[in-house]
Amino acid sequence: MTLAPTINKTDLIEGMAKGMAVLESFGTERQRLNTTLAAQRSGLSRAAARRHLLTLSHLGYLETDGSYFWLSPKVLRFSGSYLASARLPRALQPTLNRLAQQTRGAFSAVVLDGDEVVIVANSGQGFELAPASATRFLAYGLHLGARLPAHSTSTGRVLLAAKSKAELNLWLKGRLLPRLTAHTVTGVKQLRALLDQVRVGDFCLASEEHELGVHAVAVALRNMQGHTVAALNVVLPGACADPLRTRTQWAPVLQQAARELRAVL
Amino acid sequence: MTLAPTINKTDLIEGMAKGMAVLESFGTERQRLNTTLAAQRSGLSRAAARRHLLTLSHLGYLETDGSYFWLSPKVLRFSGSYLASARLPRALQPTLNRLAQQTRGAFSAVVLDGDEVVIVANSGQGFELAPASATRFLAYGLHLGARLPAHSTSTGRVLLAAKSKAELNLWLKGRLLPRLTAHTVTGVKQLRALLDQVRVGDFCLASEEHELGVHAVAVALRNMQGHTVAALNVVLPGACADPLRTRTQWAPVLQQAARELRAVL
DNA sequence: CATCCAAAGTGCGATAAACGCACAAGTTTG
DNA sequence: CAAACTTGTGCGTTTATCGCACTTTGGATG
Repeated sequence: MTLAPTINKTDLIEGMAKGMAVLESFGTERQRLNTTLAAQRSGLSRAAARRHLLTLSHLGYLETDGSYFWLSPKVLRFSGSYLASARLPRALQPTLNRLAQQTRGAFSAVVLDGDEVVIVANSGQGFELAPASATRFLAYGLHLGARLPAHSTSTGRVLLAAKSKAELNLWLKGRLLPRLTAHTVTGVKQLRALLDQVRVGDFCLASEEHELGVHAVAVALRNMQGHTVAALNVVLPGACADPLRTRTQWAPVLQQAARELRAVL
Repeated sequence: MTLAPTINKTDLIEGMAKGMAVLESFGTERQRLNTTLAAQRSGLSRAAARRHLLTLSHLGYLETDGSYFWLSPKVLRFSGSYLASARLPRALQPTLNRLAQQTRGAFSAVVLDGDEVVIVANSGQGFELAPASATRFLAYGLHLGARLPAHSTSTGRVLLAAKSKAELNLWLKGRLLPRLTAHTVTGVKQLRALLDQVRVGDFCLASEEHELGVHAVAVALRNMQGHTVAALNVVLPGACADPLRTRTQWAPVLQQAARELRAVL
């Protein structure tokens, strides 16, 4: 439906794909690239990579000092357009803000994209935290557009649990579930069991599976047709995360928000 | 320095530029495009535009129902990478959060990009406003990556005022200063006078020049070398904006924040 | 229900663009 | 001071992209 259904290879423009590969080679980890590095990351020859880099900086998407290149704020244009046009973030934002104000928690909404979940909306970082910890919170990298592996996050599992058996098999096929902390569930069987549990309780708790000291609780966001379109979660620093309190306090808050959001999704 | 200095046209890849033009044709105003529309917006032939659109959806940047195309959340990858890597937003975020908490105002940090300012960081939408108005605030479109015309915004003027005379002339050259509200300053002479005023007071107030009912106060963010790298502002709904209170209350808050940020910029 | 019109998909040859090689020039390292 | 490496560039070859012209689809209209 939302994916390109018929893909005649005569209709695919390779030049574009290469350009985007170059742009994507500026990932989260590596911020500044020179010609050689960009070439190996994008799989192009050094000469080709160089021409692409020059073109991108000429277009204003990259900045350069002559030998290194890095992303310019102009790339925010795309997220700006997305945020302005997509119904989803616009519909969610007011609720996220309200939740943050009322409960002083830190909320995010995410969608699934391949292996990962993408943060499409964030509550203003409200918190039970002092500003100092707020900084630390940001250090988790939970900004807009951040991507986290689906299998090890509360939201990812909620979204996976919403898939049909066939879709889930397809998703799992040949996928590695990397161990990120000592608590990460990496077995397919274990993951399936967890997803069953999610379907029963209609929420998911992930404790330090993605990052030590970070706990999260998530619920599915469904529209009036019952289709899951996103996931909503709250992130808790280690200290605040008592399993019982989670179940009794945070899950209901999230579920209530999800109920209220149904009509606008 | 940060712009491509020597641009041999043999080194520019036109295919890329076209692809980006297609991606950019999904602007803030028009969210869903079919082949024909995208063609005229990007200046390509219908056939070429179609191939680019198909390629982009195949790469996951666009979604489609077969006849219309729209941006997918995957485009957030770029802003995600920018936010994760760029020093500027990471350095500013903690201060923005603290300001929002302490003063209950709504703060943004922006940089100049061509005609426009781009929002690179936002305070959690804190406000003196009730949640209902918070929604309205968002309706102003002040999300991350949003772009506003420089000449009619407080932040834009602060950044323009930081330019040297020569740079400013270059910027003004052949530029239109569109009237956005009845209060917009559209004359070059008037604008120059305003910028002089900004240089004297080291802050800028823009009242309903960009949008009716919206007032904003901005200051420059300079680094240790005295170079202006961004602007910081607070946005006030019409009701809260009393010129005197602005000068006595908000300008000092912003200036104090700017002083504290100097060391990290 | 038939007709018509506009917008969308497609095959193909011509053309122009990108590729990568190979060499020159510059830079860091031991 | 030389070796190893990285970077910039010109050019012939390759091949990918363009846009035309045609077909097809889908939806409105009488």
